[in-house]
Amino acid sequence: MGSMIAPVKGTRDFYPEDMFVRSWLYQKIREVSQLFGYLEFDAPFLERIDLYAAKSGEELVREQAFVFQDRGGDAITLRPELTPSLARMIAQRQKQLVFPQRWWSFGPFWRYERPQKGRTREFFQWNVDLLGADSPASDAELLAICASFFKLVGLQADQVQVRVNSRHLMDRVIAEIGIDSQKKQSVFQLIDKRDKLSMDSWHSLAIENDINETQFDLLVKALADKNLWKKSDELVSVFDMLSQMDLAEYVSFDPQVIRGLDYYTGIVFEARDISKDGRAILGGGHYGNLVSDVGGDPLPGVGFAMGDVMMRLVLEKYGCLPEFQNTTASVLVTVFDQELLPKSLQLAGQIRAGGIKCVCMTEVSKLVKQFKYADRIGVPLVIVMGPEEVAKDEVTVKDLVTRSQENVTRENLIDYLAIKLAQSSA
RNA sequence: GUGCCUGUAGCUCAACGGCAGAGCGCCUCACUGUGGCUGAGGAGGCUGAGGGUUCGAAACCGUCCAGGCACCCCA
Repeated sequence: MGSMIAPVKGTRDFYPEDMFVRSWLYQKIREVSQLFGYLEFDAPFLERIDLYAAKSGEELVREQAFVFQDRGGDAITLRPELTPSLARMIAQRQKQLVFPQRWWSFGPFWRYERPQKGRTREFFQWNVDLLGADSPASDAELLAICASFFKLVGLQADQVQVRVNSRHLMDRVIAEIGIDSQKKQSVFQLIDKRDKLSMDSWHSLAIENDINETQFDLLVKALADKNLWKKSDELVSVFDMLSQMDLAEYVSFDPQVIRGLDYYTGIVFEARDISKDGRAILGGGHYGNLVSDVGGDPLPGVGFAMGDVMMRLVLEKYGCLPEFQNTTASVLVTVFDQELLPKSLQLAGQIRAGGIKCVCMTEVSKLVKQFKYADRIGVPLVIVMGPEEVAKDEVTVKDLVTRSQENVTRENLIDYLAIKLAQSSA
């Protein structure tokens, strides 16, 4: 045990029960994405570091991306996010694509960060983007996708909420308060930190950032204003459209939502556990210009990304995860003795040919052990074929759930099993 | 990068500086053609590693390793 090589920090082993959850999540994601007419795509997991350096947070990329030199000496990184790759892919075909395009993706990403609750170094992310669209209706569509996803996996509006704000609105608020637009970034960061600090230390931080007392008071007042969104035409229509789609209960206004990304220009949003337990489940927003950095013509859009780590924690907390089955088989064929092993294998083959998932014992042991094994892995039906059955060209089928068993002729077996299984799954 | 917490049986955890234990799980048997339940037995540990203090260390001290949590950041 001591000599076992430890897994890479921040990675996860997906045991069958974990893989089951991952696959289930992927399936739900696909379902919702396709329900809204989106197309699945993917980008390389490896990219040149330059692709990310072109964007705002260069330092962060250098510090928080997995970077290495390939044999040719190029700086390669495991992708820390999808958007730059998406931008390149769109830019390459910008002249031939019909816009708006609706794309989604689910895959692995890597960030060299200190792991903690809801954050690992290797994680999966669902990305959804509506490209070439610039209207409140397109913003509302992405929010509707989030809400529909929550609904589909069984999360309720009193458990998770998508909190929405508008960068335009906040720009205006800051201007009205009389804060220089050059200080916009630092004020945004300040707003972002409101929840983590006490009012006193937040006040001190504000003063440090050259906000005067009058401005501070006005800022506090603005952030406390539940009706602030009414001053934003885009938010008003976004909320109205969500009501039309009957999904408004999942979405609410929150002036404190800012998001770190510089390229967001319109609405920004994030979803989290209503009790603010843990970090954001997903985050996204409207961008005015996705592709010009990588050589395309300006193209607006709206998108979001959801990480699997936080999502799973929330699903677990609210009991939304499906129950894991320790086997995929519906039937287990026992092996009476060494002599009958070939006949058992043949029987299992026939059952599979009939389209029924079946495991045949490969180790010969006492029936007690074989039944116990069947019970442990959760197979509902067990077949015994000993000398008595062989003589009559029958098998014994035992239902482990009802504890009853019946003798069935080989000829009728597939039909019998199919009916049995249809009954128990109903 | 900074700070705090935790490493004991397969798992979850006990043990005042004085014989390392429990529950669950596992194996065997009761049950030589039938699982769960019950009962009776049994296996399983260099207490994360390597040092120091001590008559004596799982416990105390410092080092390393691993994990967790928070800060930072969050593309």
